[in-house]
Amino acid sequence: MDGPHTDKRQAILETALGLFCERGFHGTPTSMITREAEVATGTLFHYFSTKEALIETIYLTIKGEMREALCAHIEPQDPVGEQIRRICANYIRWGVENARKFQFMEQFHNAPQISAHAHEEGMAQFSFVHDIVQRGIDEGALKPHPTGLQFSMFGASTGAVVRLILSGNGGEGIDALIDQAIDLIWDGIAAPAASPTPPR
Amino acid sequence: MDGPHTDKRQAILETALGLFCERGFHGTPTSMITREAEVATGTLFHYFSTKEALIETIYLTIKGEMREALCAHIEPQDPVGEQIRRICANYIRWGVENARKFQFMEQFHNAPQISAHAHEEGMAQFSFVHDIVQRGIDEGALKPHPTGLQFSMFGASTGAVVRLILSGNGGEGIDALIDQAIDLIWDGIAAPAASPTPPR
DNA sequence: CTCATAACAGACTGATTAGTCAATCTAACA
DNA sequence: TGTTAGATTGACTAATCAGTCTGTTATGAG
Repeated sequence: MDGPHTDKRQAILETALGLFCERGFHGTPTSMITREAEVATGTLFHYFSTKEALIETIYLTIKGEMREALCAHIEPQDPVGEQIRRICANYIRWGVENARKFQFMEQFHNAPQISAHAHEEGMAQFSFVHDIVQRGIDEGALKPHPTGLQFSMFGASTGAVVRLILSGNGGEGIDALIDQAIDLIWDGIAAPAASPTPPR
Repeated sequence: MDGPHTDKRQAILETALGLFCERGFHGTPTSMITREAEVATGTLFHYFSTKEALIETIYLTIKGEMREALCAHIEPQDPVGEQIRRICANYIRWGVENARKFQFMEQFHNAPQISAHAHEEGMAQFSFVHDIVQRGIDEGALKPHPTGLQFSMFGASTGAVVRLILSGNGGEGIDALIDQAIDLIWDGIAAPAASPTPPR
């Protein structure tokens, strides 16, 4: 899989990711990417037909990695509550440990031109979370509010925690903060009957 | 307050807001703004020294309007829970009724170049919400988690609801959805002792 | 070694950009 | 009426951009 060329291609991808995060898509000319990656202009366009194709490649790669990270230690037979709490923790940890990639995704989501087709696709990728939330509602573990609402708030809250930690305003204990955040999110969506903070 | 020139200036501001939402900051050349607003190139730069100054003006204006909307019907002597629930409702309604302005703000937040100084300033503007949350924690109405965490999640969840409604995936009853969303948010941050959904 | 194919280079181009500037218009006031 | 200050104009510019083109090097098969 590692062809002889891969290092230049990889250098472009990684340099671009960094610059996009620092300066935004449009604030980063291709010339800047090639200069920093120490490759020629032509090399970039040899691997990626357009600048947009480069952005999309980065997006798809990260999306895959993210999905992978989210699924870690999730067993279908586990109770819904545990699965959701684990997905939540996985996402926060991934975001904190992959700050640049997290920021790239945030930027991508809010880019008006791009988001149209990609937003749909991105949502579809994470439909398994949607399904788990749905199951939680069916089983009575979650409040009987619309799935879409719960899913949205779950995602937004989790992202907010990552941003808080990355901005450095989260105090010292990151692990403790993550636990507290999961409790807040869980108490919001969990059915009152269920224990507010079930045993881990 | 309405000088003789105000209409051209206003036309630029409004046209720019629309285009920025549809196409992004960098996807919108100043030439496009002036063409659509039916003013000359020079006129734009007569009122706004740079494109960035134009963006910043729009940002500051919207931020003020938003703050105004958030404060509606808030009385300092009301219990914290009611204040928070009301701010929440105010924000969601403002976002839904001012979709373009809401989208502009979202875009602004995620723009790497700009956000640096403005993000700080924006946060400071909404410190009164921060204070209410702090008071809620002190009075025992909210969970004793860090103020920053609760504030962040409060804001993120609220934004998520607006996005959900604007995307049209929220089902039919917007008012019902808002009420449900407020319950979810409140149950997340409220202290378990307090009634999960206090009387309105 | 020969040849083909893909990797790589970087000067170059046409289009586009933010921003300038000298000229003209408008309105208020003396 | 003449003067002045601000509003308005749009052709213009210098810089910059994504992407091209022509050529050179590396690799690997026969």
